[in-house]
Amino acid sequence: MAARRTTPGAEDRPLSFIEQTRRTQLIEVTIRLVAEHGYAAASLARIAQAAGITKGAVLYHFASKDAVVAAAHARVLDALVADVGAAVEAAPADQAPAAYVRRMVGHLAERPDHARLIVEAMLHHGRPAPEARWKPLAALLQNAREARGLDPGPDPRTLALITGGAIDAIVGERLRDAAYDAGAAAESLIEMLEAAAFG
Amino acid sequence: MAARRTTPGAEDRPLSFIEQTRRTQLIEVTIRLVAEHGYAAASLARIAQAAGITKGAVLYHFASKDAVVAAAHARVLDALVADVGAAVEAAPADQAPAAYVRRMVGHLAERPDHARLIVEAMLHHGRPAPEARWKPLAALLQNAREARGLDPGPDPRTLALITGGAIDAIVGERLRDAAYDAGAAAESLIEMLEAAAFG
DNA sequence: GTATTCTCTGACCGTACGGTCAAAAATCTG
DNA sequence: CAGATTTTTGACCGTACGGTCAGAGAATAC
Repeated sequence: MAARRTTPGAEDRPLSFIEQTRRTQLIEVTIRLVAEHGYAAASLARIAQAAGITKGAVLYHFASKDAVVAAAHARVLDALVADVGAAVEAAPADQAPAAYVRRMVGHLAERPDHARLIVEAMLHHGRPAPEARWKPLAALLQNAREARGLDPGPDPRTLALITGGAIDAIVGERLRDAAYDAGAAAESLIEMLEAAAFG
Repeated sequence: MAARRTTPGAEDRPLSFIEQTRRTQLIEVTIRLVAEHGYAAASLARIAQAAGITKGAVLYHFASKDAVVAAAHARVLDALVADVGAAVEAAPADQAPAAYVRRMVGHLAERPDHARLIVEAMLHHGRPAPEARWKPLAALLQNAREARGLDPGPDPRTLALITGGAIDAIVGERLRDAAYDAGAAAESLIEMLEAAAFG
């Protein structure tokens, strides 16, 4: 009977080797498609073709086309938070915001495909819940301020928001001009941020 | 014979009253549709339905569906550059960057529909040529620096880029939380920018 | 070697899309 | 009023989409 896996994590049985392989392949192919030709190019037929199989086979491994792109999205996001999270935790509290900005820009500049997919996903999946993306950084700023024993200062939400947008812009520019020095830009941003936060 | 107008500006004859009216209506309807339900909702059928006419009628006034959304896009952009442009020209050179940021945020915060359409358009039309959006602001920063008689300082491109991204983020937040004080955020951003530029 | 389970194909379905066109309706002109 | 012109309809075309399904082929178990 065998059950196209409706939910990937819901262990009835561990996934077979082939299943693992196909899933990974389809996710990678989808990331590439979205990165190179935009979200609209991630159609069932194109994903299948790019993977060298038929639509039916894709839907055998994933419950729907949306599930495929959701999986791709998840993989990219997981990599981001893992990388940035590690960098932040490795830094002393008063350096955490700087570490956050640095790694965020670094991670995305090193992975153009991921960056493009995230940008694409923002608006499409992002419609209902664009999420409070500023919250983690705002918390880091709060902590850093306390670690330095400073007065409240300007609204952390606004500071985090501004910084987040600036990161996007830097990464975006790097995407369309590979010669742009995103690292240097990140350092400029960090300077501005620290001046404003711990001025 | 009468000629569905392929190009709007190419005067063979000035547009009739009805033509004017319909064009305006279709553009407004399209802005609303994109703003409320995303770029994908701006299909020929939906635009026609929202305007109370048929697809054929829409294509009588515009050469294609893309022409309709392009026109909507153009209208929104024109309003933006006119408004911001006026504000910038009214300001002394050393205040121009601040005026730019202030009016940009103000304009978009006052027109959520326009803001949403611009955001949507960024990625879809934006695919081939996302344009050097930072250039105007970078020029203003250069001028302001000269007006104050200062040393070169940090890269204007990066400064403008960062500021542009920050503006997007502020406007975006305002979009999803109408209670967010975008004006105050703009002032914070201006402070940061001026500190970095004329430190 | 047979039976069972997993993987995949290819034909098919319904829907929505952008766009075309002849002819009807509305409007303008004399 | 009639005649020409502008505007609109509604049927239609081809394409691509996401998704379903019976059954063919492979792999695995016994």
